[in-house]
Amino acid sequence: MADDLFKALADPTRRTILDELTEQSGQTLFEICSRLSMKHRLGISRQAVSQHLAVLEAAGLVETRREGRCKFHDLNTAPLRQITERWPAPDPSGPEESPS
Amino acid sequence: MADDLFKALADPTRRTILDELTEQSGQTLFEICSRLSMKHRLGISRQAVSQHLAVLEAAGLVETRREGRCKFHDLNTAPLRQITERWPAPDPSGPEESPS
DNA sequence: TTGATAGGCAAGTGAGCACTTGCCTATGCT
DNA sequence: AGCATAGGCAAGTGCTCACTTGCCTATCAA
Repeated sequence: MADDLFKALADPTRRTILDELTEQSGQTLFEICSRLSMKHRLGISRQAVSQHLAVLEAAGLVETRREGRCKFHDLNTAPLRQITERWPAPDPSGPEESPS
Repeated sequence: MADDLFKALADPTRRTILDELTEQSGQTLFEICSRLSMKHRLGISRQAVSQHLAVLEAAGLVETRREGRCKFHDLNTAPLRQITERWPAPDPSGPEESPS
């Protein structure tokens, strides 16, 4: 469960894919492929990107919807909440900061 | 830089170490070792834990201070902020939800 | 000084993972 | 029907990484 999330984030290519989906959600596999090679100069095969997307989907970071022969990929940042919830920021009740 | 952070979080043992330091910060290597084996039933060597702590320190998630022959490990959750900042939650201005 | 405690360094091993290659299915156009 | 587009499945390969083993350094107590 949480394991899938952190394993998904562990790969730099997958993080770049998340960046691309942040910039524009709802892209197809081929759109993501061409963006990775054009913008990021990543020489990577279609299968590799497809496998990366599967990992991201297993982690819940990417959701997909099919329309005809196209499959659109949408970003879902909700699972990232677990991280800051699991290791919260320290309680700032000691050194008093003005809450502005 | 960010690579170190995500690689550090990728391992379940390291995440358990962060859990332990969340519960009680400032533990020594041997304290963490015994906690991992007692509470979490992890049969793991001292060296392994030491290497994990080095990875966590490289990621900035753990900070250390020496006193005599003891080395205390403190948790620092600040680097985790990068994650939710890099992929922020979607702007909820589109589908109007009643803010209750 | 001797011994015990707390930790570090370095080489070796095994498993997991990213990536490729090759082939297959399904949808849409003409 | 025939072809092109969009994507999936599966086996193989090479590299990274977690872990172990063995030995070494530094601090503290007797």
